[in-house]
Amino acid sequence: MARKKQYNEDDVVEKAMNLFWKNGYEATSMQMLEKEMGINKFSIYSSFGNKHGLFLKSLKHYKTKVSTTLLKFKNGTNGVEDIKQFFYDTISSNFKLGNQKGCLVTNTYNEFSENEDQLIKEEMTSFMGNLKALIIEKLQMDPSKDEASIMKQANYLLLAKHGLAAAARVNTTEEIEDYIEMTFKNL
Amino acid sequence: MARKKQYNEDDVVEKAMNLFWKNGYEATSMQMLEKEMGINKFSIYSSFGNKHGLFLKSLKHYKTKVSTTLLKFKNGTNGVEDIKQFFYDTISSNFKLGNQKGCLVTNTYNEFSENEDQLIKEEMTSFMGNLKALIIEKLQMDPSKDEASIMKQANYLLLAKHGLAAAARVNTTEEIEDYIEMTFKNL
DNA sequence: TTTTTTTCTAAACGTCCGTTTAGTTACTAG
DNA sequence: CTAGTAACTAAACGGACGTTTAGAAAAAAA
Repeated sequence: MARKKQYNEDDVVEKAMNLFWKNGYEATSMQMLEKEMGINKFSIYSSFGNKHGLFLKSLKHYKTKVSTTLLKFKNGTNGVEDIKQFFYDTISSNFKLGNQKGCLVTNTYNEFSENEDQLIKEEMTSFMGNLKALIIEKLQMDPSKDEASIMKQANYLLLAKHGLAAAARVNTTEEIEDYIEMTFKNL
Repeated sequence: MARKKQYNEDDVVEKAMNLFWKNGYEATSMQMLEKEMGINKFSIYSSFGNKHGLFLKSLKHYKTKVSTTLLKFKNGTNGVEDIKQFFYDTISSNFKLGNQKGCLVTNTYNEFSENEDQLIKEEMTSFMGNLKALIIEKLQMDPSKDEASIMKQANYLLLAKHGLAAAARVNTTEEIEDYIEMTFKNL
């Protein structure tokens, strides 16, 4: 054997994720990543292959990062109330990190929706799909809702996440709360 | 005098706008613009200064492009119903052009929200500001609404436009209609 | 201590970006 | 018809991008 790595891969992915999260994929350069991650380009390439691979890892890391919030959501038994709480939790975890930057997956979705990158799209689509499934599950807890209106409401809530991501980037906490309350008023 | 321009500036701005609209600012290169606009780089630079200037012109051109829809909205006398109709009109004008790409200003807003470009931000902010003013005006037509709830609803609707822009990019016409109906269900 | 193996540093790679420039073409005015 | 001027073409610019490579440093095994 020989020399050991002087960095932990999870640690540097976390830092890369934060940079991607703040600036998006294209606007984040290898030079910026080098500085933020505290390691050399060579190390980045030997660990993650290329910039694309690093971004994919960052997206996956984001998923584990929000898995706590997602698990709490999944285990909820209060139907619509759980979805609303999930919206609040999403925002609060955003703000805890000190930066206003919305949901990384939603942001990525916006940046890559006209792009043809299949790996990234799969990653986003699966995330959004899981979220939609959970939302539907919670909506179904209300026996007064029929299947057709559940689908409409799930679609509505999934798109409402885009408004939430935009709000997280520029609006005040109070405005964001108002937005969430308004969104769930109709359900 | 000497040779005349072989192109009309408004015509080529229209083409540039469509490309920016489809791909966003950064993902649209001068090479792509050259091809799409059908004129040489030199001509682009002599007419618009630089890429940034061309984008600014494209944004302004977009405003005049949607001015008909905006004027109809402005002249409406049916309150909330006018706002809803404006959402429908926005979508239908998007689809008329054959491409699903949402609202250019909203897309630009997403792309530049972490950016520090003042000219672009002014252009977007004024557009959004005008829109918010119009929304408030329509909401105030309903005498049963108090000022506090009007502000909340205006905020909600402005953010709902982000969901609409996202929907326009990937959802079906039916899903978009469902989203609009859900959004206006209790206003 | 010496050898081996891997990580690290730093410089260079080719490519594409937005932008500029030199030289040609074509139209207008006299 | 000619001279002058503006619009055109195409090639090149410097710089930044993502990526690769050659060589130095360092840690484990002998």
